[in-house]
Amino acid sequence: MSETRQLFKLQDLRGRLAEHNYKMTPQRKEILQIFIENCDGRHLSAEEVHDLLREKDFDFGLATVYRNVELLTSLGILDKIDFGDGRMRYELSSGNPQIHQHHHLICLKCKKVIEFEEDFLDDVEKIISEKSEFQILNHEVKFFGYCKDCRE
Amino acid sequence: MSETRQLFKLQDLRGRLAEHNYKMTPQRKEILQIFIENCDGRHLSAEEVHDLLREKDFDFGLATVYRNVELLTSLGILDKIDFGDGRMRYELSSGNPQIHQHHHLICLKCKKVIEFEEDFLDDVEKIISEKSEFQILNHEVKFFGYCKDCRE
DNA sequence: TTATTTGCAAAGTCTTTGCAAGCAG
DNA sequence: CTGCTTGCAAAGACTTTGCAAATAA
Repeated sequence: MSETRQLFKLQDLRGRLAEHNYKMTPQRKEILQIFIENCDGRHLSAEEVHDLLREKDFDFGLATVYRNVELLTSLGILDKIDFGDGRMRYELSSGNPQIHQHHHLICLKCKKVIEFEEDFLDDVEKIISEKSEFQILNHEVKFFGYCKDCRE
Repeated sequence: MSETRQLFKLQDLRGRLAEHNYKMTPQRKEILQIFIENCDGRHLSAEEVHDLLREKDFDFGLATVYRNVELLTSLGILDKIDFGDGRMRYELSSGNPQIHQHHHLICLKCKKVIEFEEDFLDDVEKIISEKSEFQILNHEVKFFGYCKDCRE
């Protein structure tokens, strides 16, 4: 079930960009690379990407990072998530938007975000679609509470 | 089922404030009044509350509105919601946090936010709690898609 | 070559904060 | 009275934008 996630690969970037008349640049390559290297449940903000790039001696402008995570999101390569902590975060997209992928468990104490790799909302979506005449394309679910380490 | 929502009343404000050593002020009274008058599925941002107050000739500082919606949220009188449109929104709390109230359907075209007055997530929460050792206190669910008027 | 992209700095938006003056209890 | 509140303006945090210089195709 969690094997349904197939993430975007670096070698496909040039092609995907070309499809939309965008150019391949070192900035775009390295930004995507950061996400590939951090696909283990991390959710990076633009600034965090910028910092991780600097650690690798890539000193791109922060605005460039902002522009390109947005671009990669529009290409479906990244997903943009809002955990309510005042900044947008991004992660490698699970690819198929039909496979709703995972939920996020947000610890109210340590602020950790845990991924839960299953999705049970198909039935719920069906009921809501029928009752409300709303065509659901996607959903975003956050559970708030205390993680294993923070619960009393 | 949707009768489980019992909203906060204006006459209880003074008492609730006093419990926490806060004072009753005209600003607080009128801000809550705005939410009571707009409890029909509206989700107001601080600025919208400020505007609605001005329409009634209450010219309070915007910072005061910000401070007080935050205060009313901390008292459990309002709920703070993030629809990802770049500003926080508030609505009268459904009261009992155990009664998870409702979900939000967000139309990707007209940006309308529709409330869906039922909650099916108890089973999902139970499964997640068991599998992940995460103690869930609350959840926030958004469904994205097209509303009745915007679907083709 | 030439349209895209970058980098920088400036501007924008929402929200918070400092502080003196005002007010509720 | 006395400490909580307000209002204003300034500061903060994150993000976007304008524009000239650089660059991918």
